[in-house]
Amino acid sequence: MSYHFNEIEAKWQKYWADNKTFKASNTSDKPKYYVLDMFPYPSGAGLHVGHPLGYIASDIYARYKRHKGFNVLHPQGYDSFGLPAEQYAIQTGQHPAVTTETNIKTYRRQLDQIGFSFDWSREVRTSNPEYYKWTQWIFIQLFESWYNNDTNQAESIDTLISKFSSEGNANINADCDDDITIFSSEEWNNFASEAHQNILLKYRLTYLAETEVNWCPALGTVLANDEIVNGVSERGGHPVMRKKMTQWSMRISAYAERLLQGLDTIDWTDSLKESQRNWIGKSVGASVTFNVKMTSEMLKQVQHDETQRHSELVSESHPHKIEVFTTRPDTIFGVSFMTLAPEHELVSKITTADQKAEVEAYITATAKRSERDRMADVKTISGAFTGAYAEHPFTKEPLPIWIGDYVLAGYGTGAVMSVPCGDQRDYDFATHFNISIPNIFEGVDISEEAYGAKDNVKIANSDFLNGMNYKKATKRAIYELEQIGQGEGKTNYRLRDAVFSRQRYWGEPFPVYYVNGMPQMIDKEHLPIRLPEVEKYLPTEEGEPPLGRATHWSWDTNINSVVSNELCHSALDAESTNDNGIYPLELNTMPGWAGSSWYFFRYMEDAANRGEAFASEDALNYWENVDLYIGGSEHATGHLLYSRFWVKFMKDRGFVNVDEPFKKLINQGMILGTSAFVYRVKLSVSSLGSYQPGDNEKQEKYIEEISSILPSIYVSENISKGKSLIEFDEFFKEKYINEYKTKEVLEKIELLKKNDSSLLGINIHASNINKLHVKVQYVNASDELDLEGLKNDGEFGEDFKDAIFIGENGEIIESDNDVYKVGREVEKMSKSKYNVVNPDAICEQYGADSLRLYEMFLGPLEQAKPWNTAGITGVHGFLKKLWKLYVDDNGLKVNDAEPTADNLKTLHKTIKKVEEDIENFSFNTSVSTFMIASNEFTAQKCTSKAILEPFLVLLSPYAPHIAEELWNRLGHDESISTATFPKFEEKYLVESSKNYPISFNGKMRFTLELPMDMSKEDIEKTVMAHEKTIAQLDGRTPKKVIIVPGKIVNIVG
RNA sequence: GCUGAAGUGGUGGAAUUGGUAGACACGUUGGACUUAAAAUCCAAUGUCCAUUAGGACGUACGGGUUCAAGUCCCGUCUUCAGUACCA
Repeated sequence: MSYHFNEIEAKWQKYWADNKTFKASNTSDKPKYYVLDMFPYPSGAGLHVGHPLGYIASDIYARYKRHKGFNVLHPQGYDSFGLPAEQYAIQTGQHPAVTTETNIKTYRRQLDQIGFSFDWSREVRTSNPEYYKWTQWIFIQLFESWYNNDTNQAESIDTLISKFSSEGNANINADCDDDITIFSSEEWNNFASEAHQNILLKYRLTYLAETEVNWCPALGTVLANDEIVNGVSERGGHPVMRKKMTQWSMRISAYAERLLQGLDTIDWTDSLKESQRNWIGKSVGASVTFNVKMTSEMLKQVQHDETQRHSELVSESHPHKIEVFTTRPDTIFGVSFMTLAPEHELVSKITTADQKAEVEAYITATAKRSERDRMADVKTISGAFTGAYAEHPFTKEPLPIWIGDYVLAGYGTGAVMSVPCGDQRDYDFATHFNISIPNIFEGVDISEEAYGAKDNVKIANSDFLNGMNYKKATKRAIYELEQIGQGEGKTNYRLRDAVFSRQRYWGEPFPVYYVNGMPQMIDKEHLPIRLPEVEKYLPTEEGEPPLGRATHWSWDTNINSVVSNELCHSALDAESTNDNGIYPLELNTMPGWAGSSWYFFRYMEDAANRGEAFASEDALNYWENVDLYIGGSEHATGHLLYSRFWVKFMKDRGFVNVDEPFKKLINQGMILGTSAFVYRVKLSVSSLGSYQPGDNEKQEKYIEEISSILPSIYVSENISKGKSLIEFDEFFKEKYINEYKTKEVLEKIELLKKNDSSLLGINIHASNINKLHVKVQYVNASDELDLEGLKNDGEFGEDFKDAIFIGENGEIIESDNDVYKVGREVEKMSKSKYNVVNPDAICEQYGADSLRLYEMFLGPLEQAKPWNTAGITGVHGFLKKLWKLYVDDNGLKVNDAEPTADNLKTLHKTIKKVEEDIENFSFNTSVSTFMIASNEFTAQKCTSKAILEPFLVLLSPYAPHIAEELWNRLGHDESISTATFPKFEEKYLVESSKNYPISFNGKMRFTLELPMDMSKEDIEKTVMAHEKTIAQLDGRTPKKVIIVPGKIVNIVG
């Protein structure tokens, strides 16, 4: 009886589904364990072999934990809002909800066939209104909260309002916007409601702010950095500008310190924690204020402004100030210029008439560069002088104010004090523009480069800081700055507030409407606010987001419902004072990370009880947080940081009782694709010049005509390699062009030549070889291309139909006379590279258990690795051998034979190794261990049930279907998932002797079997007396003999 | 650029604390079985030298520490990921 994996797998998948084998319970005597995968985005391309890698690992762990007696929660769902569905909708007009539903069905079928132990009854989908209702609710809670730095947590906005009305805002220690005006309690109480709203918005944890975006005028939309290639949009190649836009932001910066501290409490890899630490980017230093020296021109402008709005009092002598943050206040006397980001608001106010043209040209040029470009490019130095000067706070010397795109507007204050002797970028800038580089380091040569180190140097040429080291000078500089009111010690974080608005359709709508431009939240009981229908998914002609196309997208506060825009107050008559209570709704939607920042809590609740809350208190208390989270490291600073932020916020407001969402986190490495390439020979027709006037034109016409009938030629990998283009052309001409396949072309030329003598000079040659991706499905394990398949491909078959293929041996392929080999290269697995391998064919051909084992066998979970199916026969062969260990032609072979010492040794060594491997997430080595064990049992002719039964339990997390089947055949009625993990016993592994490696000067020469309990002295005596030792030493006396009992012997000399 | 990883046979990888480098597989070669193929089984397989015995070299590159280095230290190179609106 042989191993019929397809039948077995279908049978057990049905059994698990019918019996709800993996349904988690919220009440149990067992300890809980929550294993979670990062949920997938259901893309149109379907699941590829990279997705299941992490899922298989977490599934092994979940199944292992069940064997170990835990109540395991192992759910799955879909991150189903996202850009690709929207792109597809724009192209095809299909509603994203429809394509998403189809994609989810495909994913589910593909996931089911791999045999995961998911509790599907708890599935979530972020695009489901019953789910995003709670995403909207959390957004409202953020809006209704402020961050109190005194209690170091978020509080209800009500506590802030009551403080305002009793004491004003002077003593409020909040994390809020910078432009706060001080008011008293009386003033607060007398402000109009609109002023109240305006002020509160500066304190809320989500607030409206002007932020810079990549605006693409041609597409009428905002682009992500990775949608921009070389400064133009990836789609269509349109220009992209930096532009300011009012958007929702999240005050994640309030949590910077707690996000940093929290890292010490969780079990994540050091590299991942380091990424987050760097992202948060805490730096301790000082903020310093520089006054701008006034010119008469500026004074006039300031006076003009003052008459326009007299509310704000400015210091008469220095209306313009530049605030900078520096980690090196000790180098304050090394400042020789200031640099502002080109977008800095002061730039337009201080630029002199002389410099105006240059500055404006520079700003325009900068607006075209992406932020990433500006950060990455340190080689080209650019900038412009504003013509204005700042004043050094101590020396009062004038410091020229420049703008330079190496300073980023969104980073810190968007301005730096430039200390060229201490910072390389400042140094390069100063050198480039001939700005002075004062040296403030004692005995340091700065003629070649800046001195960036803080240690082992004393400050010089710095007045009161002379002779001090970094630490002392920093302290003193801050003190002196405070004395003159131009600075203070400050801790800065690189972490910026997160922009939360997207100008997209396929995302959560905001539960927000606007009255006189002020945002208003919709009450919880009216949620969810569902996505409206639109006729197309593009921005409007006016550049509004796609929701601007919805005809019914206004909020009627009388009936609390979405109504037609025609009824809207502002639409009726802008001048009308007759407010009908119907207002426009927010047109932006939420970003991808909104729904994924809290989904792990939703799984905790049974689907049946999800109506009243995002999850019940009991469920939250029982499951607490995720014990093991597996996903890609590319989420290090996105999803994994935002989730931590939301969880901390929810904890502050009492909605959950954990501080961190994910206790332990493992990153799975990406599975890369092995792309396949064919080499297309580009044939060109050229002329050798003309003989008579007027020939050129004629020749061009002929060239065009001949070019159009040239065949496509593809050469095999071997032929394409290692030849220069000239050599290649020679080879090619000799072999093919003048021979047969281009015969038709040559005949045509001959014909034309007869009629026209000017054609004598026309010539065909191979001008280039292009590498083109082909679908990997047409390539076998030996890199040979299936030409028939390729030519019949539905998508690209036509391109290859009439092409000529030249094989490895240089033969034109007619049938089996030669083979075409493709070139191979490892790249990211992606649809556009045609290297996507999906698991369906593998499940079909080898089975899910083989796929699971193979994905684990590929290598360490956390490492990126290329996918290559060539090795899958190895693990499949193992499963077949394993089957034979239990079953032969007469049925079950397993009996009650007494296990031998060897049997027990193999079993227990396997238990030990597999258990250690699972605990260390080293799944690849377990697979080898199973193979070794199975080979040993086969060699031992083991049939003992006492051995083979526990061995199945060890295997079942990895290959659950075959394990269930054999377990069942051994006479069990219950699923193997209920079995207890076998217990390791040391006593079966005790060895009496050791095969010692005998090394000479560290090189192993031979081995020697010696008893384990032999003393050091006896080992030395035995080894030294050995004939091979004597031969090795060849009469020399060893200087030293090193013996590590149980390990090695090393003879030196 | 910055930040974080990785680099071992023809290929994927193993070597858990510094102690026999290449486990386990794939591939390749040879053999058995078969009319033949598939499947299965057996043997060899890091490179170079040598008939054998055996020897030399070998974990990206260049140094160092040590009786002993894939593993620790310093420097260099290459590849991959993230870099704030892809998910």
